[in-house]
Amino acid sequence: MATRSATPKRSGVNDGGGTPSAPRADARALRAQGHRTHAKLLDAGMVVLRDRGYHAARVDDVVRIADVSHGTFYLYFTNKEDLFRALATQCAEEMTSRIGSLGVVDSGADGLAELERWVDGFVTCYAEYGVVIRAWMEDQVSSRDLARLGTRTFRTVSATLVARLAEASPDADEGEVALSAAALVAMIERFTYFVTSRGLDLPPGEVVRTLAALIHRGFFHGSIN
Amino acid sequence: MATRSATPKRSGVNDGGGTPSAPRADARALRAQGHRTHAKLLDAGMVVLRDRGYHAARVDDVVRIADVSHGTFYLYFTNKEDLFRALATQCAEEMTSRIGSLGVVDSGADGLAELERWVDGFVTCYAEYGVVIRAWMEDQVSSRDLARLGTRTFRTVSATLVARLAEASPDADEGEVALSAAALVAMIERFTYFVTSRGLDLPPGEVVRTLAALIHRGFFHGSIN
Amino acid sequence: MATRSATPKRSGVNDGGGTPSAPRADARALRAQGHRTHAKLLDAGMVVLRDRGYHAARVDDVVRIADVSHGTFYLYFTNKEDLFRALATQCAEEMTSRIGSLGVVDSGADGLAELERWVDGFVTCYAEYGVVIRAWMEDQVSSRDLARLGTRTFRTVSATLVARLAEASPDADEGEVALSAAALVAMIERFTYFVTSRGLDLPPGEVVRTLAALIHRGFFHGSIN
Amino acid sequence: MATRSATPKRSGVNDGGGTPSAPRADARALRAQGHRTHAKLLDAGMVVLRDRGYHAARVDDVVRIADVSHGTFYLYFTNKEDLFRALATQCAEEMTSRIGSLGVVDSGADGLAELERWVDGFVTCYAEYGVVIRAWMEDQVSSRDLARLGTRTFRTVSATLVARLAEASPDADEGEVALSAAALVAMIERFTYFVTSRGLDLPPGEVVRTLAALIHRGFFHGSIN
DNA sequence: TATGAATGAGTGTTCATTCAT
DNA sequence: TATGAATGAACACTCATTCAT
Repeated sequence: MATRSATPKRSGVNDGGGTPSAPRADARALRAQGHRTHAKLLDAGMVVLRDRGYHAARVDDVVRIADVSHGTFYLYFTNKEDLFRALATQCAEEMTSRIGSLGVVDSGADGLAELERWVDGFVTCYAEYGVVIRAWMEDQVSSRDLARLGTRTFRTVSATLVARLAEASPDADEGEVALSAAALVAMIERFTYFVTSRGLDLPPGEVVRTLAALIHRGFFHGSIN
Repeated sequence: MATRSATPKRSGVNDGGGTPSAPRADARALRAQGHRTHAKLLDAGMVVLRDRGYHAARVDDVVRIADVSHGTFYLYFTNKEDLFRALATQCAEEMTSRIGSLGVVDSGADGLAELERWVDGFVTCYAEYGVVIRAWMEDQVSSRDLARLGTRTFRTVSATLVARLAEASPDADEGEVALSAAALVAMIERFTYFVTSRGLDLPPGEVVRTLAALIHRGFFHGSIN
Repeated sequence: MATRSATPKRSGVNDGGGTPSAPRADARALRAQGHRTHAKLLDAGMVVLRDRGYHAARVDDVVRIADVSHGTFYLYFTNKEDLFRALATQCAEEMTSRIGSLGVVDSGADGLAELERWVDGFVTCYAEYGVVIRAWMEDQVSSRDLARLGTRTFRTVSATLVARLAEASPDADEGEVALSAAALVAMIERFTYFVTSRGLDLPPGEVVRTLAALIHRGFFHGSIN
Repeated sequence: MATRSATPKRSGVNDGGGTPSAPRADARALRAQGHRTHAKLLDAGMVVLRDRGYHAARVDDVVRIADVSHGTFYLYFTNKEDLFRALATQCAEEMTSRIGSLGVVDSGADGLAELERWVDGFVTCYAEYGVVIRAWMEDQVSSRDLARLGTRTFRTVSATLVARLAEASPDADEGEVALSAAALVAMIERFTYFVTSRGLDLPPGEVVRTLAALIHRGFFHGSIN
C-alpha cells in the first residue's frame, strides 16, 4: 500500500513532560533519504500490527520488514510505543476526516443512503487501521496519551451520531441518546471486526448495506422494506 | 469474591509435546488444603486477568497474589495457559447455564421482561468473567482449543437469539437473522464492556434496562413507550 | 522381574563422613511393609534408569512407578543419588559373583567354551544393569564414592582377564597385558551396548558366540575355524 | 586451542515450531567483531562440554567463559542445542577428513604403519572433540538430527574399516566383517577414552602404537614381533 | 544517516528436597 | 510408616533498548 504521512511530526502529545528526554528522534530536518526511511518504518509498523497484533508486535519484525537496522529504528522513534503513537495519529486523522460528519438521517431512502455513506467511511477506515481501532476499543494501549487520543477520536465520531439520533427521537432525553450512540458505535465496530477479521465472510459492499439497514431500522425508525 | 469450582478437572487436552515424563499437575486427589490452594490460584488468576489483561498476565503476579511459591503453581496447572483454560471453562459453564435459553420475546411488556432477564444474565456473567469473554471476542487467546471453547460458547448464546429473532421477523431470511443476531451480540458485549470496565458510569440495573429496551425496540418491534 | 535384595543396607560406602548427617533413611529395623516399599522403590529406580537414563531420571518418575509418595522416598533414601548407589551396589555384587573368575583359556575349543561362559555372564549382567554399567564406563556418576565403586568393580573384572592374557602371551610384559585387558573390556562393553541398546539386532546367543570368538582369536591365539 | 570455522552456517535445520517471528540467530552477514564473538562462543562451548559434559552443560557457563551476555548467545545460536550442533558439525567434518580413508593394511610393517596413521587420526580427533564423539557413542544427544549426524559419521568411519577387514579375512562372510568392524570401533573409542579422559595415563604416542599393534595382531593377522 | 553488535532485566518452567499431619 | 503439599534455586530463552563505528 502507499506510504502516507511520511512527515515525522513526533506525536507531540507527550513531549511536555519535564526533561527534554531523548535527544534523538526529535523533530529533525529530514532529507529525502530520511523521509523514505521514516515512511518505510511506518508502513512496516502497520504490517506488523496487522499480522501480529498490538501485543505481539516486535521491533525486530518491524525493522526486518522495513529492512533497516535496529539502530535506525531508534533514530526515528524514541520507543516502540512512539511508532504506534504515530500510526494512531494517522488513524485518528483519517477517521476524523472520513466520518467526522453525518448529514440528516430521515426515515426514508435518503436517510438510508446518507447512513450508508457514513458506514462505508467507517468500514474503509477499519480495513486500513483496524488494529489501531481495536487497540483503542479494547483498551490495549499502555500509555495514557495514546488512550486519550482514542477516547477523543471516538467522542468525535459519537458526537456526529448523537446529533442525528436526537433529531430522530425528539422525545428521548440526553442520556438515552448518548447511550444509544454508544451502543451504536459498539455494534458497528464489533460487527465490522467480526466480518473483517474473523470467519464471517461477507462481501464488503454487503457489510455496509447490512449494517446501514440494521441501524436505519433499529435506531432511526427506518421503514425501507 | 467467592471461590467457585475448586475441583481441578484438568481440561484433559494433552499437550502431546516431548516425553510425557511425570505429569505434575495431573488429576490428583486433592485434600482440603489442596482445594484451598487450587481455589486461591483460580481467584488470583481472575484478579490478575482483570488487572493486567490476558497478554500482560504474569505467573509471577498470580503466585504473589495467591501467596504461594512458583513451584506450587505448577503443581496445580501445567501451564500459564492451563490456568486460563480452567477460568475459561468456568466462564463457559456459567454462560451456558445463565443465558443458554431465552423465552419467547413478544413486542409487549412480557417480551421486554424476558429480554431483561436474559440481558441481566449476560451482564452478571460479564461482571465476573469479563476478561475471559473479552479475550474470546477479541481473539486474544493463543491456543486452538481455548479459541474453540469461546466460539462454541458464543454460538450457543447466538442460537438462543436467532430463534427468537426469526419469530419476531417472519419475513426475514435466514442470513439476515444470523447477521442481526451477530450484531446484537456484538452490541451487547461491547456496550457492557464500556459500561463495566471503562468510565461510562451507569448503575448496573440501569444498564440492563437500557440495553433491553434498546434491543426490544430495535430488534423485536417493541412498542413499550 | 523379581524383587531382589530388598534389604536396605544403605550402601555403606559413604556413611563414614563426619556428622551422622540424615537422621532418617538410616539403617532402620524394617518390618514386612517397610521391606516391601523399599523393594518397590529399588525396582522402580531400575525401571526409570532403564527408560530415561541416568541423567534424565527423575524422583518423580520413581515414586510414581513405585506408587508411593515423595515423602516416602526420602524415608528410604537420603538422596536421589542414594538410590542409585543402592542399585550400583547390587550391580557390583552381581558382576563380581558372575564374572569375578575366569578359568584357563587355551587356544582350543575348551578355551573358547570357558570364554563363552564368561562373556555370557557379562552379557547377562548387562541385560539387567546396563544403565549402571554404562554410567560407570561413561563416568556419568556425580559422586566420588559411586565412581570408586565402579572403578573397583571393573578392576576386579579386569584382573581376571589379566591373569589369563598373561598366560596366553608369556612374552608380553606387564604393561602390555594390562593395556590389552583394558582394550578387551572396552570392546566387550561397547559391543554389548551397541547390540543391546541400539539398533544392531543380533540374537543374544549370537552376541555371546561372536564376541567370544573374536576375543579368542584376537587375544588368545584362538584357532577354532 | 585455536578458533576454527568461525563461519556461522546455522545448520539449516529449521525447528519449525510455532510462529517464525524474527529468526534471531539466522544466517547474518558477520563483520570481524561478529566473527570473533561467534568463535569465542564455539570455543567456550567446547570448554564447557569438556568440563561439564553434554547434559550438565549450561548456557550460563558458556557465556561466562566467552565473556558475553546471555542475549548475545542467542544472537549467534537459536538454542543451546544449536551450539552443540555447530560443534558436532565441526567434529564430523574433521573426522571425515582425517579418518575417512584407510589404505590397504597388510600383515607386515607397512600395514602396521598405515594403521598407525589412521589410529593417530582418530586419537587426534578425540583429543579435540572427545566430548562430542562420546555424546554420539553414548547416545546422549536429544535431537533426532544430531543423532543422525553421529550415526552417519560413524558409518563413514566404519566403512573404511569394513573394506580392509574384508581383504584381510577373505573367508569371513559379510556379517562377520561388519561385526568385527563394530567391535573394532568400539574398542578404539573406549580405549582412547580411558586413556585420554580417565586415569590410565600413557604417553600419547604410546597410545597410538599400542592400539595399532593390538588391532594389527588381532584383526589383521599382523605378525610384527 | 546508518549499522551490526551487545546488553540485561524479565518470564515461564523444572525438580530435588522438606514438612506438617 | 506414609502422605499430600509446598518450596525456591536453577535454567533456557526473549526483547526493548543502547552504543561504538
